Amino acid sequence: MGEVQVRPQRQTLADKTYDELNSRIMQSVLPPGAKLSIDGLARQMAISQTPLREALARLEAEGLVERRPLSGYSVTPLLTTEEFNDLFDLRLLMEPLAASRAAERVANPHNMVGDGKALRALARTPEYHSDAKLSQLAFTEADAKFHASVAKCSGSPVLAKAIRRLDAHLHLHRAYMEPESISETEAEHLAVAEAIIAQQPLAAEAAMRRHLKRSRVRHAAAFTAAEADAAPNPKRAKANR
Amino acid sequence: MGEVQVRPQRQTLADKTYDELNSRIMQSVLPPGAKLSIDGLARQMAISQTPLREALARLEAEGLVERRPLSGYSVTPLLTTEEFNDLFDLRLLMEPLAASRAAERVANPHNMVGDGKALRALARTPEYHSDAKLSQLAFTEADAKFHASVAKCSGSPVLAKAIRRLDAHLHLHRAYMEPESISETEAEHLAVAEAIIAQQPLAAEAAMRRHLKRSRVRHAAAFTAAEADAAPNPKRAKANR
DNA sequence: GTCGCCTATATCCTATAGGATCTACGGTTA
DNA sequence: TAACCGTAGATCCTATAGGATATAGGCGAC
Repeated sequence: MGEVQVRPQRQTLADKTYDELNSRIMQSVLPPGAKLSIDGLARQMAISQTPLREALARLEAEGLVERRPLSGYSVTPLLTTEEFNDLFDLRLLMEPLAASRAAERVANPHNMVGDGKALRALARTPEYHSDAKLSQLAFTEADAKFHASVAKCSGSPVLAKAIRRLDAHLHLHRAYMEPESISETEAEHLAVAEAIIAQQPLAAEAAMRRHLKRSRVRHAAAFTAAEADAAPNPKRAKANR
Repeated sequence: MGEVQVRPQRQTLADKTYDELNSRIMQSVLPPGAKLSIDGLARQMAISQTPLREALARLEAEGLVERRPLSGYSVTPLLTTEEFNDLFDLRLLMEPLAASRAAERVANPHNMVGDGKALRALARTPEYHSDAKLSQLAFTEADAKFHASVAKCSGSPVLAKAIRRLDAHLHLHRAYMEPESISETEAEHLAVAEAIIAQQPLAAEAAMRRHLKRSRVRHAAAFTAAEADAAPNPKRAKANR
């Protein structure tokens, strides 16, 4: 029984394509607004159009790309200030609840306690790279992973899924955050993790709420700056031929 | 300028297929758990597999169908008791907020006030049919439309989208509700609508919360009954060859 | 009688080709 | 000079065919 059912899950080409595109978007290799040529992408990735279309359809349903019926796909542009605030309102509603539930659940032994302790490790960025750009990527990924893990630890698949959706949208903005805020974020993450591990729902909820509020402020600064940049000088949307 | 940009939006075949499948699932023509044969559906609908795949990929991302990589698609089964409760917890978090915001917004004239008043009409089922089955369908559709409208009136696209996702899942369960609860539901809907039109955020929030709590009880009754039915005698999952 | 293996069929996944549509560019006219 | 229109190119959308895989049923062994 040591062999847990690790069915390789036989990733199909459409799945791999989905992951690849998702990754490229998250890393801003495909920046917001970029045009996605089906024909071009298929050639570039050396696959046919059918699995590519499937991947794009999924990405569209998740809101990461947009589609104009007979005109083509493009990466979803950055959020407006309003949408951004609404998004954080929702996070403030859902994620503290998730943290609270996670803290309740770790008490129960048969809820895979390992997850709870793993949070502590996920709270901080694995390591810094010399290259600032790479370090940035590692941070954004660790950030997303931490929030996703907390959501998963809540024990509610539907809650976890809803949170995951929100965070996917947000991820595009993480790339525009300032590097010095990394350590702050890590400290806040750690506070959340410790509260969960200590089985203190109220503390976990409060810690998460505080983290989100401060995160919102941090994002807002970089956000308005990026918006000011973007308006007069829109990032050239490179087509992928 | 009277001509608002009413671009016919040139529905593609994949779009039409998506709508058709969505409709069939909602009306339980394709019951929960039913196997969806790509090959069979394509023949039945007289289309090719490519647009069908695209539609299925979107439905999967929205959670209405499931996919096992090299085995095929199937309609998402009914929620377990736990998932059901979690879902309502989320609704109780989000929908009262939406109602509150809608009530705030109708005050502002350039927010398309028409929507606010339209809520009153949407609060009740358009009409009863002699056929109980048809009446049931009309009700579930009206119910979903009402909640979606409130969400849209909140003015927050991201909030509306999140609510829409939750309700899509729930819709499968609406079909199993008892007919006599229709009038109760309508009365509660009306209370919400009136509070919003009266521009009373707190009242709207409370009305929505009460509605959801009672709705949860109503669903729970039909739900456990259906679950008991389903367990020993699973609805035959008809393949569409 | 039950379990395990093997073959056959149905289905999924991928690739490619052709018809239909949108976008962009250049020429013409007011 | 600016606006309009027609053509050319690229791109999207759909259909069909072939290779690869999972599932079901039958046979044999224990």
